[in-house]
Amino acid sequence: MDEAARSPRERYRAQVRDEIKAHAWTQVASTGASALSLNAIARQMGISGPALYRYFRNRDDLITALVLDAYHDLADTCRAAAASEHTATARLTAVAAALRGWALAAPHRYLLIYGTPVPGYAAPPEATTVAASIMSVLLDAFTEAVGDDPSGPAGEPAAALDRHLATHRQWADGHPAPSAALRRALTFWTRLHGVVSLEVAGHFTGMSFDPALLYAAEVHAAVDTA
Amino acid sequence: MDEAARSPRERYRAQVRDEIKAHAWTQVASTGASALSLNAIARQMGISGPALYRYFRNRDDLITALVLDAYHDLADTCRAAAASEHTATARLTAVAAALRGWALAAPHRYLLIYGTPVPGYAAPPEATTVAASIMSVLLDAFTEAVGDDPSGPAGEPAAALDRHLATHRQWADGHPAPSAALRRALTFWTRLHGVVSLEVAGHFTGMSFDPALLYAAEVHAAVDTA
DNA sequence: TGTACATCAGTGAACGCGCGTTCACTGATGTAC
DNA sequence: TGTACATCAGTGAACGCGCGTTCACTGATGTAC
Repeated sequence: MDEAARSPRERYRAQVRDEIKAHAWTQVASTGASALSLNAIARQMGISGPALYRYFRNRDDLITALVLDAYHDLADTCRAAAASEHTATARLTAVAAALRGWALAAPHRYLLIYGTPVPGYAAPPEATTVAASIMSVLLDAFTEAVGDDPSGPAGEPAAALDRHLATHRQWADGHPAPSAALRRALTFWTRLHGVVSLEVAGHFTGMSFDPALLYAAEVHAAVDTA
Repeated sequence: MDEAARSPRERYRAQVRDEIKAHAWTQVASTGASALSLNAIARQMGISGPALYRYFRNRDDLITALVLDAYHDLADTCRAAAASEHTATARLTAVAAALRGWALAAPHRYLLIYGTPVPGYAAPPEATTVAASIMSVLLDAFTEAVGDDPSGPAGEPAAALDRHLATHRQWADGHPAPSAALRRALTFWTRLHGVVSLEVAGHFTGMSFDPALLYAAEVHAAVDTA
């Protein structure tokens, strides 16, 4: 999947690893990550349980692989969406659409990384790194958008947040975004997550309205104003 | 807890039920709702496992009790917050503060009702009813707020959402709110949830900024404008 | 007030089940000369 | 090209564990006369 010339054994290993992960995902989708069972995966694959230990050190290791795959896939998706447009606002709209599409395509995958934490499982540091790289896509776009827009933050609470973020920006990982861009990127993220997470967790079902329209309105509001 | 004159046996039953639920909550907090174990609860209480079946028909029944308690408690909290203020905007700000306080006081409790669904568990219809009653607190306030504010929705996507909600308002359960109020109540909810759910799930930890300031800015923006 | 009876909380044994993980092994695949 | 050896994927038995739920029971608590 990543290296070019590999021995047949290495190829085979990678292939089986992928197959295990694929079965793991369907299990996460149906029973949740906290009930992920190595034995059940082995059964589905027609091999014995202990055989899985050739490919993953233990259960947590497998979950980690799923989490990192999800983060990387989302980061790629967001980067590609941003690269497909040429103005800051168009990029943000594209990223927002890509995020919702990605979440709806595999709700459990979105929830695995942004939902209720899996009890007893701690994500590896690399997850945080990739999450930050997703944020940097938003920071790029908002830095550009804020440059075009000289109007300050709307309201005192927003101004207070700007002042706070000016000195609490470690999470931006050295990105030179002005504080207004930090604020708007954070806000953008939490607003999109607000709609997407409720939709994906099924909390809109039975409410009889179209979440796509709510999402569109939120995206428009967040792209255009503070 | 609810009825006045009760036999000693009824009192005792209610007391033990509450004790079981209390232990269940601490277990939900540490291992997640999907790993809730009746036997573990019994062990903690110093009784045998089968004894619990005198108080709850089965595991799902216990989870249902927790879910309903959470919904009712949140609804009470929101209603009380709204009742404590006399203008629409002050009421909304108070409800927002109450919501975050309630969530932070018991993160797992918030996540049980608004987070990733418990696999294999379906909430009872009553849960939907109570959730709707929480929404009606917001609808009351926004109906009043929108009445004061003749400006229409900002932007075409918001206008489109208004038109859609005018004919898709079953979830408002007969509330006479104008569509702009429906839209703003929905938006209010998703924005608060966006910040609160990420905070409560721990996705801000390590990001080194104060979620309270982000929340305050979002609440202010959502109370003041569309 | 005292006795006979009904109610019901809680027990311990048992059911069948699945889990993660280890271990010593077999047999096929790849490597070196 | 053929043989000897090393690697390593996968097996089956075993470990100790915990789960939800049922069942027939005992013994205490409450009720009716």
